[in-house]
Amino acid sequence: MIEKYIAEVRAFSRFYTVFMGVLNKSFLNSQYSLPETRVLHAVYTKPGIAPSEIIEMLRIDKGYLSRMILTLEKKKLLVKEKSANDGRSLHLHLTPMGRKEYEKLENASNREVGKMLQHLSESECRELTKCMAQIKHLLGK
Amino acid sequence: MIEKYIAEVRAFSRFYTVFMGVLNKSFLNSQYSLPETRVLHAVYTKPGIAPSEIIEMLRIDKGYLSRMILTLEKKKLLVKEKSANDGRSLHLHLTPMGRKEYEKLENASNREVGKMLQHLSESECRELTKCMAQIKHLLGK
DNA sequence: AAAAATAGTTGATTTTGTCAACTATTTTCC
DNA sequence: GGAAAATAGTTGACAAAATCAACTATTTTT
Repeated sequence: MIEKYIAEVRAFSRFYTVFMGVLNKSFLNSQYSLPETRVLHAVYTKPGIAPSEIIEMLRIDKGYLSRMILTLEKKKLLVKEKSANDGRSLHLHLTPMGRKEYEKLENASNREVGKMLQHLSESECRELTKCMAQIKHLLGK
Repeated sequence: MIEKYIAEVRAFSRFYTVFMGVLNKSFLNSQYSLPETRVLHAVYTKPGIAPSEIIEMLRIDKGYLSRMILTLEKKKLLVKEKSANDGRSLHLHLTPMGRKEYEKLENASNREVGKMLQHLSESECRELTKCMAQIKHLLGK
């Protein structure tokens, strides 16, 4: 009876695709692309991260990432630093301005999510996030 | 304390973005684009659907959709039919071939999801899909 | 020390998506 | 009934996003 579960997972994925499309509007209003904000998030939460790690985390093409890093660099949001132990690899850091910009994006996105949660009671919010944590846990295996 | 919930929703969205990226690889191996398959799904599940409904459901640009419909038509997967009650509007239908093609895509995607569920026990699957249904219910308001 | 693997860059190209102007209907409302 | 506004879909021009393969520079393997 695994078919039933599969169908439900796929239905959920379709649903959440639309939901995220709505959420991401706030990012789209900004001057950064969605993938760029994902990169910013990665570097923000893990300063010194290497492009190769981001590739694996976000499952994006390395050439594509390389160019995104370049544009973020040009915008003075991040800096590259050559790794001491491995000359092939880089360490990425946000500049103070980069951190500030990322935090602005975060705030916009938080407000957007907040709007959607407004329709829910406190206990519904708790229920919602409990489900999300559970899904992450189960699928993260 | 709504901040905590917001943060969790956003973390989940990031997580699920990656998860779907992986899932969607199976679609990408096909000769159809992701948005095209979403359109196919819409017409498959609701024969006679109007483009305007799809626009609302999937939140995509109408010009973009118009062109996708055109390419799907050229591929003999769907047909347009002028609405009898409203001359501005169309009814979309999959051709027999379109249905067959969509089912092939579905099968591929089902297998992909099935692979991910293999790591889970029956009761974990039940738990997972219960959470998904709950999220859909809560966010669908 | 040669061969294979890994990290990142670059050029060429395709795919995807957006925007605004347009035609053809239908609805609104005086 | 008829002008004005709204809605459905199309089209052209364009911009952004993503892919692919070839390439350089290191590091690891054997």
